[in-house]
Amino acid sequence: MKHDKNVTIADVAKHAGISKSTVSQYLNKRFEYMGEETKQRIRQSIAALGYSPNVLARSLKQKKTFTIGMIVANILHGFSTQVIRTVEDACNEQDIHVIVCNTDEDPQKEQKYVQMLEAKQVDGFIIFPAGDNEELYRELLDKNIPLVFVDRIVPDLPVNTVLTDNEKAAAMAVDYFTNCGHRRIGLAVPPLKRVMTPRSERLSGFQKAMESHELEKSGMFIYEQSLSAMADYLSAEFQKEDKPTALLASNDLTLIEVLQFCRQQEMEIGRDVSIISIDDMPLAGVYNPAVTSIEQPAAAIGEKAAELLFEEMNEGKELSPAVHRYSPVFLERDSVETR
Amino acid sequence: MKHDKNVTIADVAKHAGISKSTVSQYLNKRFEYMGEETKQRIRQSIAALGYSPNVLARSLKQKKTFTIGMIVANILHGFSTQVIRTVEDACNEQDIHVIVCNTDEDPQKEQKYVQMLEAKQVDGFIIFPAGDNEELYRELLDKNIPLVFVDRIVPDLPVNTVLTDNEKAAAMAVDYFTNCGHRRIGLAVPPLKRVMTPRSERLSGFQKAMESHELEKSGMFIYEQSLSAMADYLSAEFQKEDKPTALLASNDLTLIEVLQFCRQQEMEIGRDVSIISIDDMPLAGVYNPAVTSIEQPAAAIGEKAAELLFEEMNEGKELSPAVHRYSPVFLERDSVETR
DNA sequence: GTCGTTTTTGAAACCGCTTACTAAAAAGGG
DNA sequence: CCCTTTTTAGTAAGCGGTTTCAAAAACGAC
Repeated sequence: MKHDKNVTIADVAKHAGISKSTVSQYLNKRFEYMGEETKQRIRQSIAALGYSPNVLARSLKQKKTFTIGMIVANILHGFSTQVIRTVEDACNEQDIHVIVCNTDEDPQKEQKYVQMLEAKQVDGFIIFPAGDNEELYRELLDKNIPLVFVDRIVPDLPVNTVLTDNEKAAAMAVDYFTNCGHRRIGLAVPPLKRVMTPRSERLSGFQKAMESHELEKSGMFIYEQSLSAMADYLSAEFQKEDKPTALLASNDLTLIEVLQFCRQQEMEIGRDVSIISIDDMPLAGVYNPAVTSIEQPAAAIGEKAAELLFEEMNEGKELSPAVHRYSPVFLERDSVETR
Repeated sequence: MKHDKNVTIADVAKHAGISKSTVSQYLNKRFEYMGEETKQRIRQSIAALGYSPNVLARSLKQKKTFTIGMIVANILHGFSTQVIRTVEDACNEQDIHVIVCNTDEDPQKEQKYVQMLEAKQVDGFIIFPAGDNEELYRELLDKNIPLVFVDRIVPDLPVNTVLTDNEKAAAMAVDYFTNCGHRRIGLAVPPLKRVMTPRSERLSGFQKAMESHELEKSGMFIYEQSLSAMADYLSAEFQKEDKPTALLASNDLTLIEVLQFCRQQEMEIGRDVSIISIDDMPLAGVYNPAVTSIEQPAAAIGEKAAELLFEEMNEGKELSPAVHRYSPVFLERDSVETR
């Protein structure tokens, strides 16, 4: 009993004894040239038939889908999820839909998704670039498709980009550690294979801050390692005599490994090693001790990204795309001990 | 310089010196009645023009959008996110897109989203029902739109539903606690205003299990409270003489509050109170001590939901919709102490 | 060479809605 | 009262594909 009784605009028109175009005018709120009685009748017919317009047909004609594509490199990061949420909220206010895709850092997947979404005629893209897809991005620009990057900078491409001030985030941590008397500070960071803006900027920010405290020669420890090997690696490194008293986890996923390392070495956080994390995790604030964290301004970033995209969608390409950085927020808690 | 040079199938046809319909046949892989040379030419023209079909137009004609709508009641639960991920993966394999919407438990929002997605002609819905929208769901059924519920049961509606075996989850916790010698056990649970399947089932599962251990009269403590007031409420309750030695957090968000409560009361987990959580959080395994958790089988649930939906989409409505329950997984860690 | 088949291709309608453009009706003015 | 204007409503041509169905071409066999 497939009762596909799809009511169309023609049905409404017939029911109201009026023409399609007039109904269409009504739907698009172009009441100017329309009698009050006509409006009335249309309203009734629509209600009577339970009509709702087919967005597909509208989009086909108008060449606008009121849908944007959002492509995220790594949805496992809480930060990504938060930005997605904010963007979705901003879009909902404008009755715009969001299709979210996760590339797992795979440029191939990214390309596939972009093409799928393009075929679906999305009106714009917000992308956390997986990297190494410059040609793909350039095509989007050539086709004049609105585009905003988030979290990562793609060099030499005139695209609005909005991200955390990562150098500042690292500097905040270093400054706090030194204020608490720490002179030997480590950074745990996942591999910097491709140019991953946040990682490399946090690293450089870390280095610069250490230099400004004149700690870069003997007080700086950089632990660059894959997440799966991080805990063991740290365990090994901390057997050495030459080790830091404070450790900065460069993101949420790294923090998990750092805490794992503390557990397996039975190190007490604070007493044996002080810790700060970039990214605030749900349980960090109630951890034992609560983990001092540097929160990324996900809401500000998401809002700005949406705003920039909407501008491009409404007013055409921005004249001069820029990089927009937002300051992280320092959440002082109990995982750093003065020495 | 809006160079909207949208290549259409007509352009390809012209370029190849052939008719639209033949190109269309080619695109749909109906090669049977098509000369090798024709195929060749089409292939070349497509490449030369960089053509890619407009999915909108196709969908309009075919009345299929290869897109499903996923409506989640509360995206703050890690469980929701995991299910979304699994569903997305399953869909990608079939080149189906997913549009995710978050209702924040608001039936109004849910209705709005369903209607938007319907207007967009999605091929099916996976819904975490916010509740109290029976009429809306019934309309979907009447229109013969494929529909699967996740996480929550809507009574009296012939719809496939897949969720965690929540009673079992609660029972697992109670059994473990009692095995460890606990005779006074509490349950922290958010308010049970509407019928929220997981909450109420976890509560009833808890009660039944307690009964089976003959602990329901004097050993059972139920702390039903909103999340924002939970920590203070527990603090107050634990001042009393009559309090449990073990506490079950009914979900991830509740666990945060429970841990918060432990911190502010400076209670040591294990020694002062044993804890189990339903839902496994990212940091739970490296918490101090690691929190014994009962993980919901999100992957199994997501896969099954997708599978059921695909069946309905391909073969029409299932003959006899059913409720599919999946067993949670007990993760024994260190937050329960024997007494 | 004619005719019957089998392959291959093309014309045209259609999906549901928008949007000029046009025609009709109503109103206004001299 | 007739001719302009102004309102209001209707016609028809797309948007970019799919799909039906008939026509053309190719191929043999007689």
